[in-house]
Amino acid sequence: MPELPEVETVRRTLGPLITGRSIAGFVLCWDRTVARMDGNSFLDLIIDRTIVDVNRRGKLVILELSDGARVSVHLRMTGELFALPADRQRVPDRERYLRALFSFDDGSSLAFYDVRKFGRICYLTPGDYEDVDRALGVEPLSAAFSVDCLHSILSSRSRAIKPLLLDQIVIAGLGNIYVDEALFAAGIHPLMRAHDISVEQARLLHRAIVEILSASIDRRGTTLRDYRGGVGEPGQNQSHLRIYGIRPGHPCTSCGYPVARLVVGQRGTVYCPRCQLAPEYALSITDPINGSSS
DNA sequence: CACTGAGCCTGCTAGC
DNA sequence: TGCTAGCAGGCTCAGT
Repeated sequence: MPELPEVETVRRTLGPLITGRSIAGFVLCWDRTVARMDGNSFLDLIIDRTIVDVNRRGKLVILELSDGARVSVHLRMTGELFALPADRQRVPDRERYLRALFSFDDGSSLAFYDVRKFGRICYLTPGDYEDVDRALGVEPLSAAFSVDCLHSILSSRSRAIKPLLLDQIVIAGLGNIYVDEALFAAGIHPLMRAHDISVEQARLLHRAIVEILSASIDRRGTTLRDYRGGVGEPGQNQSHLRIYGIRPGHPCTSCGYPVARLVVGQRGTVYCPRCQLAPEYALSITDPINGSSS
């Protein structure tokens, strides 16, 4: 499922391919894919506008239009955005999942595929975008996301750490995979109360979040099943996951102890009962990139 | 504020 | 081998 590194990879891939293109057409294949309006109304608002930039906010891909409006695309679980050159108008094995298609003045196009139809495309006026931006928390790869910032977020809340990290209004862009990975790397139990996390643990967690997200972006994201990065190629981070995807009872990649599974905030959660115990028993952080202890 | 559960969806898979 | 029920999950909304 696309989280921050996957969406960032899509952004980086699409940017050079669609920036400067003028929108000449739009076809909506599944009505609910465009939020709040029908396909024709959406087309009227975007036709003849030029895409002047491709940005990201949390898990949203943001297409910046020449008139100051924006189009946001949320991939949710299975959404994919493919930039298609003029001579290649379809992705054959995905055609049945085509939900929307932007076509450009030079004959190229941008296809939105989505198996489960959870993904949403949204037209945003500048005022709408302010609302969207306000509903999203700090960007974890921005300068604003410091150890102090994270610690102050944690110290003021009593919720369990995992649902807190998944809450987009608190930190934008983390999803189930990277939260499990970051908590594992920091040696923090997913049910630990946020305000019980020490400054030192916050430091470990901060480092884990930043390094794990950055390393995954370097590998063009994690492809478990559906995700593809903007022109159809899979990511490479999946072989570097250290806890997510391990079956309960199978050995922890760090200590060999059988990993456990919980449901936290309605999401499957894998953790190591030995590495992610109470603070005084937690192992030191293992470097998520090099695998060496620090 | 925190939490729980339903609903949105379809492909995959475990179990029969 | 073939069928089916249940699972997977990001996000929103309603209710406690």
